[in-house]
Amino acid sequence: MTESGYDYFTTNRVAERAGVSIGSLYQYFPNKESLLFALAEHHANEMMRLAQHYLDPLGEISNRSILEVLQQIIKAAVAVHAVNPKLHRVLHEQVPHSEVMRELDQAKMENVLRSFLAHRRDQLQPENLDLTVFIIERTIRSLIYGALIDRPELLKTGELEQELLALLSNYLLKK
Amino acid sequence: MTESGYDYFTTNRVAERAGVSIGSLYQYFPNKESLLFALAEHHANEMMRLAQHYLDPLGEISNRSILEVLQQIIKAAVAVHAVNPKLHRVLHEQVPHSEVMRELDQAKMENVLRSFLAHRRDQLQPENLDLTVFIIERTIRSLIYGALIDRPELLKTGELEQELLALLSNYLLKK
Amino acid sequence: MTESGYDYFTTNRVAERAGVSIGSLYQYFPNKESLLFALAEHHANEMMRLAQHYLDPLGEISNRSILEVLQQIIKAAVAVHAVNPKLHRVLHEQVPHSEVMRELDQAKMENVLRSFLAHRRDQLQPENLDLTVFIIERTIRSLIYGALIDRPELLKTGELEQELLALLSNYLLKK
Amino acid sequence: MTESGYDYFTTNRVAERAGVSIGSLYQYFPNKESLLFALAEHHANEMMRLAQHYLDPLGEISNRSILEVLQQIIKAAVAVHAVNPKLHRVLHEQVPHSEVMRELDQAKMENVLRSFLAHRRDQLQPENLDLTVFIIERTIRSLIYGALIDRPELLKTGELEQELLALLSNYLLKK
DNA sequence: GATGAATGAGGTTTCATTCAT
DNA sequence: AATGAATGAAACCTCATTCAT
Repeated sequence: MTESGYDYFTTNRVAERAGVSIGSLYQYFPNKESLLFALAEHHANEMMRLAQHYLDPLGEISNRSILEVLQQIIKAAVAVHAVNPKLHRVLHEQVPHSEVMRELDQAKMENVLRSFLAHRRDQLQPENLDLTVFIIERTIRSLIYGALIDRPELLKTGELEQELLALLSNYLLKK
Repeated sequence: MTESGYDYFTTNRVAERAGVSIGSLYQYFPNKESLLFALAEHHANEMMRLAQHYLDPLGEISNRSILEVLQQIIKAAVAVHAVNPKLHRVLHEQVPHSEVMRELDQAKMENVLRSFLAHRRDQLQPENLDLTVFIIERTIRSLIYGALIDRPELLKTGELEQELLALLSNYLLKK
Repeated sequence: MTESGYDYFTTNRVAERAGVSIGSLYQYFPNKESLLFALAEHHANEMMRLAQHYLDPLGEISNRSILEVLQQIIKAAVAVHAVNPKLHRVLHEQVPHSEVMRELDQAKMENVLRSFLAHRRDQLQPENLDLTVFIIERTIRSLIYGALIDRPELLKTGELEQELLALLSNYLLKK
Repeated sequence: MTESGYDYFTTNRVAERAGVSIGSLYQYFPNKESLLFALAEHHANEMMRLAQHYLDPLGEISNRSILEVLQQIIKAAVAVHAVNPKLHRVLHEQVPHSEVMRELDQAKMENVLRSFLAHRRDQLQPENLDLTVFIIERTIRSLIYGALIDRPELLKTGELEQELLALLSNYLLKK
């Protein structure tokens, strides 16, 4: 267990990479955990900031179709995963998952989704909004992240976005 | 980095838990990585053995409907994730994702899926079989694993299985 | 080595407590040792200033009995240990004993004692003045300091002073 | 604060001096504090073992005079302080005093003293046995330790022992 | 083979000290 | 002069790995 990127994330290396001394790092963060959390939080905020960029135009009371909304959300999710993929990966593989990451990109994205879907409840096939939000968020995120790691070409060609739209719209919309 | 229960996965503790000496462990595995890999492989095999149990009855050239097949696959995936959830989680957090895990549960399940779907290509809406397999496998796995960690009640009530079937069948089947 | 309250004695904390910047501290003291020494010296002077208050009335050539003198010295020693007990303790635990502290409260008190006793040599039972001074000073100091730390009630009730007087007068005076 | 013997007591140096690796040290002691405590305890036990050697002959119900007893106790205390003076000093200056050392040589010696004196209460001038024990123990210990550090010649010539006996017997015995 | 005490590189963290502002 | 952020040597401690028994 020596190598690549995982145990590589040491406080001394973070400090060096950041161009500060290890002492300075500890002036801002009381310990490694808090440093990791701060990085994760910052990264999540960056992602959300970008997401807003894609989602704002939709407006909350807009009369866009669910299809349009979905498409935009997927586009946002793809864009968001391009923010800092290396950091994203390290955070997802270093930070005890549920405890920290859940609070961050997951929860935030779920909130956005929930409020979008709540307004269009009558057009939705699934009845349990909470469950639906969980499924959508998780599916989008895992497919995009998985593609990023294992099938990057699917993102470049736009194929994944297309299929995600098909997958989720068929599920969400009443026939 | 406190422990959060998972940094507890040290070679000495693995040996003790396994009831052998640390020295014996190193007689079988040259280093921690290989030990982890072997554990992962064994676990993946356990999962596949159980999966076969669910999938064998379908037969390869059977004339079951895709819906039936999907339902059975989902059932298999849920069962399979109950094999040793704690170990499963530890492995997912310890083993560098793409490099090892892909070789294991992912790849195996993908193969099973591919051969099932290949025989029913004409009934499928999506055209790119490879992409479809990726999407199905990933979606099933991430939703079940995610529920296991964050929403275990969804598994107990069977809700998740139901929704997964809805999600994937609507996507897969021609209208 | 947890803190136990006394490893808390860091230069930065001293500066903060003193209301100056750490930079300013280092303008006056070249290093921690010299700072500690200065603190110890100041503290010792404070103690001596107070001691003089008790001892001056005795006068050097006064014709007070040794008993009176002893009593006053003990009173002075008790008062002196109330000056800043916390600082006193910290200094005793931080400053290498023999090298610094000897120069301070010990030596000064010994000088005072020596000159008092020298004038009454003929009334003293012990013959070696130097040794006597060592014993008296050390006994007074260690019993008062020890009581301060471990048996503060002995100081409040005045019991310790009484016993110290008995202990030392029986030793010093000819029968 | 760089130098001599105080901050010198690091875990790595202890390990090196003990001829073991730092890892081995931590196999036996969970942290530095416990190591220090164990050293202190061992040292205190060594001292007590030697003390018993001097005190056993007295017997508990013996009819030795208090003078004889005192003399023997002082002799024991002097011998005891020769056990490992360097270690003794480090322990006294490193270990948060009251918390650890008190439990050790102090308490043990106090117990021995108390039981000796309790049997001869009617011959004692002081009335408060507890206070007397505190005074005797502390006086013996501080004078011997102080001489060891600052006036070693007093120990070699036996002068200190003599004066201690005079000091304490005059105090203890009824006239 | 099996054992587990021993190893030590390297990780996290502290704190005396410096120096640009 | 005064400030306090920055520095980094060095402390404590962990854990994958070795090797004498």
